[in-house]
Amino acid sequence: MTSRQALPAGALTAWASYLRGHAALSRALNARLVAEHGLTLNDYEVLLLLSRAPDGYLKRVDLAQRVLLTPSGITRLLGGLESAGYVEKGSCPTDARVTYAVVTEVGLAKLAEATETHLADLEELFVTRFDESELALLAELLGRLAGDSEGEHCPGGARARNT
Amino acid sequence: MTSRQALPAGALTAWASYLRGHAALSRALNARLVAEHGLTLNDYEVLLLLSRAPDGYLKRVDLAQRVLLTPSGITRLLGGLESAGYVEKGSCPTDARVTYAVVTEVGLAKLAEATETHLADLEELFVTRFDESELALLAELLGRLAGDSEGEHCPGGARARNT
DNA sequence: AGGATATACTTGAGCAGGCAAAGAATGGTA
DNA sequence: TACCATTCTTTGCCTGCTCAAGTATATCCT
Repeated sequence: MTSRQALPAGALTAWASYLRGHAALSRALNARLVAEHGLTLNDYEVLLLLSRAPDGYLKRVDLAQRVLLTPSGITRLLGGLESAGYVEKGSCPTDARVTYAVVTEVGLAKLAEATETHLADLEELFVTRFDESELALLAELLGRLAGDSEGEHCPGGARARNT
Repeated sequence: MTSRQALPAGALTAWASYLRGHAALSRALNARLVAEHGLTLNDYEVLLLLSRAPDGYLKRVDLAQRVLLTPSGITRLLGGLESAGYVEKGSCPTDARVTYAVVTEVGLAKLAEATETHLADLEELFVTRFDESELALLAELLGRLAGDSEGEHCPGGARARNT
């Protein structure tokens, strides 16, 4: 790191307008997602994460870390997804403390359905302002602010708990 | 569900990490601001905006637009700042519908106090993670998300309403 | 073994902010 | 002048989340 200098002069202002821009963007995206599919941006994000996880399950703690919610936040969010039938609870045979979140078929279908319009929204609202390389760059830089972590997998697999 | 069209393959992921990055960043900043000064990031933003406005007052509507809150959001936010003594209501002699938000001396002092640590936080969070060129890049890209709007000023000035 | 400590998750209370509807003032327009 | 549409703001109700506690389970240390 070169000169241990203060932030550039307009930093406060730049940050402020960034904040505004972001608020507008994510609010719009969220609103559309809710209106068209009844999913929150975070709901969507969680579904996406689960769909990509091996075997479609993730520890609730890890999930929380990945979407940057507190444990209680995840509990409530998953509560919603569960009662909608998009995810189920799974238990780990080797550690009774952990509860997994497992995507259901219905959940995957919902995700696919939502993805279609969400990608379009994303393109319209966000991507029009940046080209591909800028987008990648932005993602990389901002991604650096949120530490990435791997989720551990349960040796015995997650067993869906049939209520 | 991969290739729909247009959007680059990793766009969804990129957007996701952008989201996370932003969440991490603003959450951290907000937490510090609250812990050290009892101000929300939005509180701070509003105070900053007011401090920069000519004569330190702004229509509530304009304020809402600038920080991207809904009118009701602004009402409640200002409610908090008012009861803390940082802003006052002002009425416009030519239009009885509008209420201005006016920073008080106390509010300005508070802003100055908060700015000190806020800038430091901003610096710490950015500078420790990015080198100078990345920082410049980031500022440029983020700045592009902004849309600026002007606020109108009251011809007669804002009269503070003394309760 | 048996307690201390740590980890995984849930629950209750509370807060910020959104949406929709209501209240209050203004500016046409006839 | 009376009326209607618009604009500015507030209020009620609701959601999404956080924080602080509380409950299990697991692990470590003597």
